[in-house]
This record gives sequence, C-alpha cells and structure tokens, in this order.
Amino acid sequence: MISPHLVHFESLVPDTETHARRGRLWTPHGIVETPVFMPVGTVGSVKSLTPDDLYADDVRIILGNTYHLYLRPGHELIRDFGGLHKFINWKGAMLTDSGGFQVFSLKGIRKIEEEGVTFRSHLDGSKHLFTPEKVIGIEEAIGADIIMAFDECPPALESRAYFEKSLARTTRWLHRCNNAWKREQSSLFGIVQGGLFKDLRRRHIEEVCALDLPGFALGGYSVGESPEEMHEGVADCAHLLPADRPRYLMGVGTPVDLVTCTMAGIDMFDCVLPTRTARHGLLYTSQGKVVIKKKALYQRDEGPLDPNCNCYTCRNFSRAYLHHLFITKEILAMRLNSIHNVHYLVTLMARVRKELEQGTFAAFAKEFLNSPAACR
RNA sequence: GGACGGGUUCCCGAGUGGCCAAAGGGAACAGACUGUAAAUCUGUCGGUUAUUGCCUUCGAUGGUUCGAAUCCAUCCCCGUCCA
Repeated sequence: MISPHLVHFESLVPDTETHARRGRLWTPHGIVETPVFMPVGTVGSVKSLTPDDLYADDVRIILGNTYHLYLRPGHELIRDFGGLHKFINWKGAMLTDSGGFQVFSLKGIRKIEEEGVTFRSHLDGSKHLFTPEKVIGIEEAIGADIIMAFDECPPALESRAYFEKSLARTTRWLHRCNNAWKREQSSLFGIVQGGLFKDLRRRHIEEVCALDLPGFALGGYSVGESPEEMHEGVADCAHLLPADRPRYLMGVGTPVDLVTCTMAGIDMFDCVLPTRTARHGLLYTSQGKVVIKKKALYQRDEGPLDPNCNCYTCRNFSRAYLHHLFITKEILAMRLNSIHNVHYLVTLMARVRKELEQGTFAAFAKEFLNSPAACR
C-alpha cells in the first residue's frame, strides 16, 4: 500500500492489549522504525553530539526549529547550502517544528492575531511576523522531510473559552499551511490542540484529520499540567488519530512518558529533556535518576553510570569521573552525559519495538513502570 | 630598626558609630528542567525559635559610648617599601 505522500507510515504489528503499534515511517532520507524517540537539534545541532554519534546510536531522525533557524543562520542561507541535511551533514531524516511552540515559550515578546504571530527576536529584539504561509515557506527552504503546521500552543491551564477561540484559529491556520504547502519532499503534519478538555481535543482531531495529511501530532501537552493529567489526556485521544498515519506526541518526554504514551498509541516522540538535563547533570538510568553533582554519592563511586547501559559513557567511565567532570564544569561532562541520556531513550524505544514484535509489550510496560527506571 | 597598608561569617571581598548576622561573588547543600531565550534557573547558606525575638560573630585584650565590625589604647600576625 503506497501512500501518495512521500512520507508514509506502515503499521507492522499492532499490539493486542494496548493501542501501541510497531510501525515504520518511510521518508526521503530513510526508514524510521517506530515507536521512536527523536532527539532535538533546535539550531541545527543536537547539543554536544555529532551526527556520527547519533547515527551510530541508531538515531534516524532528528528535529530542527523553524523559528531559530530563520533567525540564524537564516532559511535562505540554508536553502543555498542545499537544505538543512547538507548544511549540518545529517544523512537521516529530519523534522522541523514550526515555531508554534515559540509562540508559547516566548510569551511576552509576541502578539497573536488572525493573520499570524508577531514575534520579537529573543536575540536582538527585532520584530518579525510569522504567518502560516511564511512558516511553510521557511520550512520548505530548510527542507526537512517532515514539516509541522503552524499552530498555537496555549498553556494547559488556559480557559475553555480561550481554547475554543484558539482551536478555531489553529484550524484555519492549518488550512492555510496546507494551501501554502508545495514541496512534496517535505511532508506536512497537522497538529491537534485542545489542552486537557477532552471534548475539545476530540473535536479538534476531527477537524485536523479531515485533511489528508501524511501524519498528525498531538501538541499542547507538558505545558503546565501534571504528568498524570498529560497521560490521561493522551490516553483518551491518541487512538482516535488515523491508524494508517504516524501519531506524533510533541515535546514528550521522560522514560515513563514514552512507555505510557506508546501504550496510548503514539509512534513518535521528541523532547529536549535528555539533552538538557544531561547538561544540567540529571541522568536517566535503568536504576533511576542520577544527579551526578552529588558529592556524597558519587565522588568515590567507581562503578559505571548505568551497569545495564552499553553507551560509550557507561562503557568507559566511572561515576566518580563523571561527577568530577560535572563539578569542574568541563565541556566533556555535557557531551558524555548527553551521549548517555540520548542512548538511554533511544535504547528504551528499541526495547519497546522489540517487545511489540514479540507480543510482550504490555507485560514489559507494566514491569518497566513499576521498576526503579520509572523515575519521575 | 623605620614608613605605610592590612587582618570581616568555609574562601575572596564590601562595609568606617545605630537601617549589620553583616552587600556581592565563589564554594557547599538542596530543588527544578518535557515541540531548547536553558553548559540554565531557583532555594538554603552563624545558632536557636512558630514569630517580632534571643544568643554568638568581624585578629586578641581592654576602653569610650545609650549603642562598636566601624572610634581609642596595647598586643599578635601578614604584606610592601626604606635602612
């Protein structure tokens, strides 16, 4: 079954006990096995990691960000270099976020109107207007395999009245994105919003999925609500997204989030958490979280960060050394920590896929969520 | 031997009569981080108390004063320069 879209999804092994499915995403830059965790490289770099690090770790898709790359180095420059893949020398697939999240995170230096969003650059304060049409143009210039629609991502705690208004506008923006979309090598994904209002979520799913797009995302989670609320919300609506299209949960998450939301039927995840917390000294391991700065625990700890991990960091260095590197603010600390955290999540998802293939995913998930690894 | 300068809470360092348990930085300890304004941010940081408080503290000792880290005397250290 060949989809008319260049990016298309193949559901290989649906789970019998949960909404999870083992799948495969075909892109112009290779195949991505799902469920998958996608590391985030906002400005064209997964901070501290090289493309080779990632590829060797079986990472086959990473993210970039429209807003950041538009400001620097500029999408025209990237286009002139032959696209972001070439510019950063990444041979796998890429996905660009639209800048919709920046509408949320840069609140205070932006104004949302029907036409689009006026931003002030966080770099120099200059004013910029992002419209759905302009965002698609930028994303096409950047040239990712998957480009996200320009949406508004309200805080989870926003009022119902606000959501009603925002959702209608985001739907109109989606149509404008779809109409502006020309480049077939860049497949447009729609984004569902609705906060924690289940009926609004369901209604918006119908609106968004009425368009024949190659993939759909749930946005607006992990923006102020508790993890439990997020899990409940995703569980309520993820399986309502079209079964023959990839389902992408944007901006999530922790090891627990990944396993939990895979059960809900999610195929794709991205999150800055592993790379950011790595730089801040928080490491995810099979035995729970490790806050490597703690002197009393790690100053003289000769063991590996995670005895069950096969990453470069865990194979070669002691916790004591990682502690020392972090305490002394060595750049290597960030790199070794990031190598581990990314490997940990990527490997967790490889395990999830394997369990799905074996038909043992539900049992695995249950065991995992009750293990020390299910930190936070 | 002489002339200056200086000794402040773990460290550096501000403070020269009350608003000082004493700025600021560092260290230490704790916490946060979820489509990256993040190698970032927040809290604690003399003791005790539920608090206003009380106690201890600014090299040492002794004074002046209603009140001293701040003024005076002596002493002990440290630095620079001159013999």
